[in-house]
Amino acid sequence: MKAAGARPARVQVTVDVVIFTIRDGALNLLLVRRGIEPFRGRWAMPGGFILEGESLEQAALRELREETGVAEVYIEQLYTFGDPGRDPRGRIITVAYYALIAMDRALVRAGTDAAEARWWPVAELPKRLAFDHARIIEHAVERLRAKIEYTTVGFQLLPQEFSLSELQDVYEAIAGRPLDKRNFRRRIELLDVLVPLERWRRGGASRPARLYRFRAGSF
Amino acid sequence: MKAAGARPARVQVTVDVVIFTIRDGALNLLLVRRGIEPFRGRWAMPGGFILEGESLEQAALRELREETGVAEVYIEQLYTFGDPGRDPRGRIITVAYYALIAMDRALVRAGTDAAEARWWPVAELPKRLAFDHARIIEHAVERLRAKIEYTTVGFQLLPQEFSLSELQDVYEAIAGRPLDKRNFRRRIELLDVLVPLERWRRGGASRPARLYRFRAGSF
DNA sequence: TAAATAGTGTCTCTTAGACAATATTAT
DNA sequence: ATAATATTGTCTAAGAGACACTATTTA
Repeated sequence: MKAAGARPARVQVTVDVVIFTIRDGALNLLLVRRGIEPFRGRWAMPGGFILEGESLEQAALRELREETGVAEVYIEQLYTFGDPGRDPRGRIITVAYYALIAMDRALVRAGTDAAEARWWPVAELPKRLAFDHARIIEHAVERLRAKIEYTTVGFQLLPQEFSLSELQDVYEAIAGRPLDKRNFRRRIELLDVLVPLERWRRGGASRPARLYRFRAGSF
Repeated sequence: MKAAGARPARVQVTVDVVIFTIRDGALNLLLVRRGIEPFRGRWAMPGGFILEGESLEQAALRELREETGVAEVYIEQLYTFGDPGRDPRGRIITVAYYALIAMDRALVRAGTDAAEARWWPVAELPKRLAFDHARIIEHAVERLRAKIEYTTVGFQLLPQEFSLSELQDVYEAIAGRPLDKRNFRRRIELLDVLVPLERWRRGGASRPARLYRFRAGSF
């Protein structure tokens, strides 16, 4: 490792985005396979250099849009990683964001550079990710688990209309454990953010579930 | 404002540190008066460019040490501010940290460049700070207020030995409201992090207070 | 003994967890 | 009628706020 010098470091800044969704009842995130060095062939989070005149969040939203086609999403700055040596190309600092999208809104497209892009259940991520992305993802999952307990971010993972059972599935996927149905419904009730609809989800041979929508400031 | 270009932005990265302490029963933070442009004469948080081979946290610790002479402190990354236009010198992104130190450990020295440095009660900050530092400080105070509720960060603002009344003073200074003495002591008791000492604080003409020290992982 | 601060316990309300039976639909 | 999922309430334990008196020291 290089010793600390007395001159300002010449740095570049990227943003990387942990894009979460719920798929098949499990928490998933989007990774792209790198088509170029370094870490060619490894899976990495969507991200890239910030452009002229672009705010950090705008850059994160741009990366997210390029990979999923989704524009209006919940996004939040996570942490900034800047250890020397985290990127073999030089001193590159990355501002990490995480975003939550409903599966039905995400149109994942094979990324630019003919690189693959796919969803991965967080419990089954590839062994070796590019850069320090494994650590960043750990932070993101931890943060999401913490925030779902005392905020309403969880609702961002659902389509506009959803049943209470679907909502519970999301919470269970993130908590990683089953929740008691009656306690869960009481808790949601107390949040006072659901609007009952005169619509029902009718699936197999069972009682249909009432649908709700999320009511909040603007989103 | 400049339109977003298609090329990576040429950026520089600084760290800025909100250094908190308790002085005269009030939450204070350290500001330095800028000796050079831009914002010459305005008050600003200690900070500066990161150096070669230095991690972000190392840079923050260095700035803190340069301003207060304190080395071992509680420090935590706060948020990264990178809007274009936040610094008139160009595209400068700052990674903000906040630190907590006990007043008895801080030896604030007149900063380099013959610039002034002094503590300010957060309720009486100068009207116009340099850059977007007012906003950064708002974030820091908010974060500290939130974290003191569910962590033990508050203990970092006290000397090694302290009485329960002194501890309560710290909590009240941060919460900004008086706390019930019995409820407060029960709450601290439940944390199970205080070691009672066979020493007493004897002040004026009143009953001496038992001293305690903070017991935790390493610090 | 007066002034000043330290130290201490109970009641109540709210919150969160554990826990099971009935309701409604399609087949 | 059966299978499948939705919907609903109570008891209990723990945590948090409101609240007032006694103890110990110095001047």
